[in-house]
Amino acid sequence: MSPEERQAKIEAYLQKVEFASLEELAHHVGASISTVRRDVAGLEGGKRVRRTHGGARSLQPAKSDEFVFNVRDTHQVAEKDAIGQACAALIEPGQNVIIDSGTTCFHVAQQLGDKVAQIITNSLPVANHFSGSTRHEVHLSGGVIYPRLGTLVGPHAVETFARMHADVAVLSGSGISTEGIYNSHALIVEIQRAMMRGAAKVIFCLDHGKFGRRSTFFLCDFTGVDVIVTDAGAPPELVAELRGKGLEVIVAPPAARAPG
Amino acid sequence: MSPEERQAKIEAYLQKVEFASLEELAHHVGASISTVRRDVAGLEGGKRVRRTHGGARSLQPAKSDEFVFNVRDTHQVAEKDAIGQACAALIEPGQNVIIDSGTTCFHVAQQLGDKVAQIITNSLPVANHFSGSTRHEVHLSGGVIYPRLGTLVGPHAVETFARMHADVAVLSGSGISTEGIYNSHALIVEIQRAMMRGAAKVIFCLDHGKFGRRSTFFLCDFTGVDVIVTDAGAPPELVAELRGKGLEVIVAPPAARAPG
DNA sequence: GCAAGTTGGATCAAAATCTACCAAAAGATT
DNA sequence: AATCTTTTGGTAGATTTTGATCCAACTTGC
Repeated sequence: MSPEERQAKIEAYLQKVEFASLEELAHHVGASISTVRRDVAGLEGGKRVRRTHGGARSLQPAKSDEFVFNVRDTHQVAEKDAIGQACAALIEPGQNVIIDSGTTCFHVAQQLGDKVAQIITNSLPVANHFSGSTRHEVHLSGGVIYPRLGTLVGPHAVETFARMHADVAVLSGSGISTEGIYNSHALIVEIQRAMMRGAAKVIFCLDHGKFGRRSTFFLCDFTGVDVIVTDAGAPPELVAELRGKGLEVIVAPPAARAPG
Repeated sequence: MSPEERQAKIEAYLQKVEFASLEELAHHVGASISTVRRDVAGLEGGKRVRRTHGGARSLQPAKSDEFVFNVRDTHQVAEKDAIGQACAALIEPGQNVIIDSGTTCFHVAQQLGDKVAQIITNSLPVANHFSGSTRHEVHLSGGVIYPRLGTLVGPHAVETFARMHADVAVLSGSGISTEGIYNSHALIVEIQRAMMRGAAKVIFCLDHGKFGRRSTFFLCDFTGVDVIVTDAGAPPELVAELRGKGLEVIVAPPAARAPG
């Protein structure tokens, strides 16, 4: 095995396990402690491996149990938190709530606190968020995990929502125009329609970036939609037009601190 | 274990339990009180851990998306990993697998790697473990989250397994005697029975601590059980007796290193 | 306020690890 | 084929880390 190959192997191994002793690494690559020590010393020049006493650690360990959207969901946190607060304010204590998957709805879930006791969702991140709490009853739909998004999809998921009812459904989408609301995943569209049918009140949370955009799949017109929550960046013309259609449109004020 | 690794472990542990005594930490990382004291003193320089009389506490409260069993699942890791490996070895590549909830089954899931492509489970931790992978199709049962365990229970969960079939089911329990296998949660028993009915081959993973113990609820006799996997600490008499009943009992050898 | 028990800090010997060096082995070059 | 360079595995001394112990400070119960 060439030194380069060995070092690559060490680096890959470290990414998996985060920490490893020199002995462990030596055994793993089939070389002596001395050689591995030298390798690790060389690897330390880069920014991915650091030496420690007795071994080495990876500086960028593979987080397998975090969802992608939690990672990339960083640039519009303020807007989404504002939407989350505004939407949570619409929900009466004690109601049971259907929560859609997607980043915006996750922010709503974070703002709900102990207000609601019963939550129905197909979002793994939402489920995880409440899973430690004994004060919430979380009903997770069945289904197949949509890779790297943590959304449950498929016939089981649709069926779950077809059979359950809630006071409120909080949904999101990837686009909204004067004609209706759009989403980019066919599988999710079907689930969302079931969610809407199963809820007495339907709230859509859409940040301003979604306004005026049409995405691949048409989800619904505004017949079954009660409220739309967005942030202050939404284009006023479109907001006005939606209100003209009889919709309640709530524009969340920016930059309010999260409650304690 | 390197100092850095140990400190990382302490910090992670503190984040989960919020507060821990030095003795508890020492036991957790397998070091002496003195060493842990030094570690905590060093960690205090950062902004995430503060020392207290007799222990330390985390300044960053627990992220609720970690499950309790990941916390207390630390003292028998070697045995459970051994069981996990031995059990994973029983599964043919390409089979679809039902995986039960519980710590032992979670270890099996960790050892499966890319061997299986289709996984059916009612365990949120297992689902999370595979959720980032595009090489696995994970079917999560519906149901209500059992607080702080991350297990989906209730009629929806039972129904899911009643309607699905798999080549192998990997289950666990909280006790095993010559009469059969026991579990401590009535709701889970029902789901496990559905799992067993839906699988061509049934494997039970039970660490040695479960042997000779009877728990609250009787799950099943050995009629529908094909294999039992345990670790080297299991009492030989009981193992022999089970084998006498025609069961395949696999005793996982201790202390095998994690595969590459 | 006092005694008993616990905890924190400092110190020290033992163990483990690191650095530096050296000789052997492997590969490249002439 | 012979020689040179590079890499490898091992060894000795220096350094770091560890676990135990002692004593002061603190908490607790009376």
